[in-house]
Amino acid sequence: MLSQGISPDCYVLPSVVKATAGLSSLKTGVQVHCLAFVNGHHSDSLLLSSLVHFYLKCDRLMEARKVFDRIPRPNVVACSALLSGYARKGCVEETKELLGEAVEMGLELNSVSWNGMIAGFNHSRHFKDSILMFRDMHSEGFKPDGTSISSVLPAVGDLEMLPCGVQIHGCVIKQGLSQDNWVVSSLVDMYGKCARPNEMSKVCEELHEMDVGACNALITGLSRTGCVEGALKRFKQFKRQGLNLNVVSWTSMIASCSQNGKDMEALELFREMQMEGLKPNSVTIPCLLPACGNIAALMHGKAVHCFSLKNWVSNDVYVGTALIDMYANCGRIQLSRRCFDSMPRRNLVSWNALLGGYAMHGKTKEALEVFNLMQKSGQEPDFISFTSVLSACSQGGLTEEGKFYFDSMSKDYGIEPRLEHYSCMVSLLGRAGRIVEAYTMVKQMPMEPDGCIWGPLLSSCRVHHNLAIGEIAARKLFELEPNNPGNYVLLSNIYASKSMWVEVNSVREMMKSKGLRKNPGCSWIEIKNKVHMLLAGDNLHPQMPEITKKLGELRVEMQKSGYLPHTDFVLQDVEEQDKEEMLCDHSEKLAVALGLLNTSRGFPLQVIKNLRICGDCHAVIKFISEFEDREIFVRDTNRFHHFKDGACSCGDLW
DNA sequence: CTAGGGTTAG
Repeated sequence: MLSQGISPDCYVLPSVVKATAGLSSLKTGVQVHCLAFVNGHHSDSLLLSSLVHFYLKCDRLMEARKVFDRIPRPNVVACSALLSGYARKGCVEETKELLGEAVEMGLELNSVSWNGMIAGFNHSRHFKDSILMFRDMHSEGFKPDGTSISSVLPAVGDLEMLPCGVQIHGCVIKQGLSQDNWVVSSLVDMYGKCARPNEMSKVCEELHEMDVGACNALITGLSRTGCVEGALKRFKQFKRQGLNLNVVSWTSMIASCSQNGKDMEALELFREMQMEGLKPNSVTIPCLLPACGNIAALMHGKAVHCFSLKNWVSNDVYVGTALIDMYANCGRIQLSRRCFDSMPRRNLVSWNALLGGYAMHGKTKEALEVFNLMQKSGQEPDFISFTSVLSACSQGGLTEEGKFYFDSMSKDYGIEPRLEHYSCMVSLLGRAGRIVEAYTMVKQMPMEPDGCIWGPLLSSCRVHHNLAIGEIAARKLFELEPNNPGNYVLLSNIYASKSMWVEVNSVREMMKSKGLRKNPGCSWIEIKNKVHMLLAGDNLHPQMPEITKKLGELRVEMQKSGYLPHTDFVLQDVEEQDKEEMLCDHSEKLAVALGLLNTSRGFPLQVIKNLRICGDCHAVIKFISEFEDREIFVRDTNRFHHFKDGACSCGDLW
């Protein structure tokens, strides 16, 4: 149009401005603004109105206001846009002032104006103001419509606000909006956040025809209240009934599974959704990837990575971050790094994912390098970054450096230490054998220590055979988490290592009287795209005879080279010979043996375990890594062990 | 011929 020599008038310009707002391109919009100005359109209301909207879209509140003030006779539309803009930014005072000015100018506000402010305040997390606006709207004589309801409901996010939510539900019924799908979705979401599963179902049942949005909110709500089984049941039921489930439905269900320990189900759902002809998007991928990481399903994870490359979502910052996390959890920290380096954009979470990965792998030097690098790149660390830094120092035995970072955190960064930071410090001091110092720190903490403090203290007492402090820590843990069998096992391990069998027995009696049993050890290993689960003392796996035979052969080889079993990891007071046999059926050994049997020499294995790896298994796997020429990754609840050529990356300290 | 508001997945 311009190259034809036609100068744009005040009719076409608002459309052009709208297009630039859609692009969120500040530069282009400003050019159009200039163009309008030189063409003499200084004071056209509609044009200036569209510019107000444009500047708001680009997050330029001041400019938007300046343009608004040049409108000769501002109308409701422009004013409403500015009002919602102020609310979106959380400018409560400005919103109220402008509201006053609007009345002075004689502007008649309408529902759209109110709804914009209500939604805006929720956007800026000013939930109370959102609800106040909803009330004001009502007292100004406006009846809430469907938009008002779904705009205000996100303000009700917890039990404290539930009474407000119930009142709003009352409005819904009174205004006859019970069949409005958007309203119902928001209501279900609200009851889900307030942990009211019965109310969720009730609202859905009252719908004449179930809506996919309400279904999605229901699935998320059920999983949020810890009921994945229920969510899966409803999901299958809706699918059977022929409800048109969309990407959001499938993604919600996948997220719900991967967040609640149903990792295999999440992978299966991903496959199914594609068979149903639905295309996973850039949200589906980061919902699914944690499932791969949780069970160290590296092949599945790589397949998902390929999928994201093929479908052009791999540049998404959430996808990239989830990939970093997945590879780290699958034992491939170098691949995490490669993903990180190839990301076009990163945020705090991406940096923390890499930092946490290095910490979990005990790569202290790399973790500290990344910590420096992130700051050089202008990314401020947060409390999570410090948790990883301290944990890395603890894993690497950098006691003094750890103390330095701990002090620096509050002094130089203004981040007050939380429980998890103290927890790292207890591990840090404890592993250095400075048990008394660790205990002193616990006693001086400004907050009440919980299980994440006493637990590591007890563990280090177990490693360093400190009976006195171990007993104190154990007593606290028995109060705080009476049903956690691990604590009883640790204390009895300390007694057992000192041959105090009477005490060992009394701890075992305590466990028995509470009906507690030692948590069954459980390991997973992925072989040729199939994930195998092995339990301690497993008899179910079809290859069990071969596994036992393999382990027997290995034991003979080990004894030839002077290996002695670490029998103090066996709880029971039994004969030495039996103890050795008990060590032999630990699940991590079974998983490694299964891997050896089913893959060719030189192929790396990765195993994950639901408890901490035991000292004997650690020694055995070190031997295997050399004897069988295998790299073996074992992830336990605490960290990664990378076995290679007879040594472990943890340096035998964990 | 032109300008304004909402829910459900990370």
